[in-house]
Amino acid sequence: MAQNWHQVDVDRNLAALERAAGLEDLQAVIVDLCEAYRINHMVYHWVNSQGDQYGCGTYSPAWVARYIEKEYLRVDPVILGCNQRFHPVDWKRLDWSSKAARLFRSEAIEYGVGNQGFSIPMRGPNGQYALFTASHSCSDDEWQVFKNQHRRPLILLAHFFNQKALEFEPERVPEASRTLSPREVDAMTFLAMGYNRAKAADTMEISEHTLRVYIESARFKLGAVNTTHAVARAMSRGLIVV
Amino acid sequence: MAQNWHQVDVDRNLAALERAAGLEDLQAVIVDLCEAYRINHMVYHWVNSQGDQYGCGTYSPAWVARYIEKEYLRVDPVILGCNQRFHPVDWKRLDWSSKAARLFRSEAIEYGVGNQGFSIPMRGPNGQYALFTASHSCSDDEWQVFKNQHRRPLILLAHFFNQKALEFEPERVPEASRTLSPREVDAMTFLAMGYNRAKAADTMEISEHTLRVYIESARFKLGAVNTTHAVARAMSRGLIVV
DNA sequence: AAACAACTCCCCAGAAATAGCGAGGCCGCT
DNA sequence: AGCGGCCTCGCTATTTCTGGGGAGTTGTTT
Repeated sequence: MAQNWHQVDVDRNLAALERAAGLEDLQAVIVDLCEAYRINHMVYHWVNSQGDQYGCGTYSPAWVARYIEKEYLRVDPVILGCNQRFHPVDWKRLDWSSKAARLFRSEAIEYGVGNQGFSIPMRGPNGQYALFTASHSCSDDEWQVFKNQHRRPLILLAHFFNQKALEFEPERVPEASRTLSPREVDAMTFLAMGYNRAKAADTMEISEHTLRVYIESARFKLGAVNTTHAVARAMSRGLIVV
Repeated sequence: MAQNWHQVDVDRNLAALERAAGLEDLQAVIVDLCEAYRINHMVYHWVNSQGDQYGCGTYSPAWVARYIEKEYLRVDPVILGCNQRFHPVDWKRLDWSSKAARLFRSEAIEYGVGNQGFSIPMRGPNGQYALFTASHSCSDDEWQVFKNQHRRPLILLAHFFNQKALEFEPERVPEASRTLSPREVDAMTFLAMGYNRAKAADTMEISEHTLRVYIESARFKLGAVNTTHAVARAMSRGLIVV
């Protein structure tokens, strides 16, 4: 069977990660981690649905630039595959059947990305989505041993990388808003579920007029200009669970 | 300082968890975990976007029944607080200021829930959301020691519980609606920002008629009955970020 | 006791969203 | 070369929502 991989002091890595105070620190940590784990690449990659992305890692700047320029975000089977999964995934198990995907892969390898890869999706509030990836060039057997040995600490690393990334995001400051009253919460919830006012009022066993008062007052408290806006704000502030 | 908590064989727990083949196994694992960690309660709690919920854990059936019957999902500060967070959270740091929340808390304690708690939010594809919680009755100092000692393995446990739950209940994950097209994402985003159709169309530099087509097609893809519903679903599935 | 927040009900006119029909051009994939 | 997805534009009628008013009860907090 294949080699045994280097033993890694997981606690030390995690402690360094938790001390990090900015993206540069994360970059330093990730370089250290690569050396500690004796693999070619590690990458933390934040993706949002608007197509913005950033992160840190050891891929060559040329590859990163090309990835962004070519909008490989929309092609990369790692991104697309992890989008519908929770569990970490080996690159081999993704769907490489399309022509675009195979082209992407061979190009990635040209730019120094490993032939093996293991990616862990992480998701935060409001649809935040990020990947933590370990990549290396080696045989399938060797890679299998690596995964077995390090899968769990890698999950923890992914978790803490994402935690740090969220901390560093300025716009994620929890904006304090007056809490909604219970009936207002109900009203927002039913509207978010697609009920129209008649049905929501019926469900809440109040008149539609009364319901409107709740919607209006919730809208006012949330600083929203219309019902849809109010529901969106209530959701993104975590005031309702839908 | 407080006692030192029992040493736990993390790898053995995780291995048992990974062998689990059904919800009953998860229940058995969680009972074992409680004993191993010497705490009163552990709970895995899946919260569905429709307000359905299920899970496993050691809370008394009476409390679980009451929780569901009273729809405490919409009151529970743990659920609401974790909704906006990524990192694990101590119950003390949540918002207990509302009257409903304080009532909920005292009732929970009556039903045997611990005065201390530590909850780890987990998120899967399409807005799946679950909590893994450890709860105990003890002093703040003791709980602090427990958290410091076991935080990381608890995160791993949360991860694997959620992984298993997703394996067992694939039909509960909201179906992967075909992803919205870029223009549909734009439309949903502007509506979530409170723009009316005229302003959204203006911002997107298209006619209002065209905008309506996007709204309609997004609504169809999302299985939503109206615009507000569509925006809410797009948000809870992480298709738009506002 | 007074103030305040929450809950309930009511009217009306104008603005906005929805449901139902169209149309054509562009692009990528098979 | 055809299929499907996406982007763009149009019409009409009906339903629903919004933004102004107002008023009374309960309960908690100061």
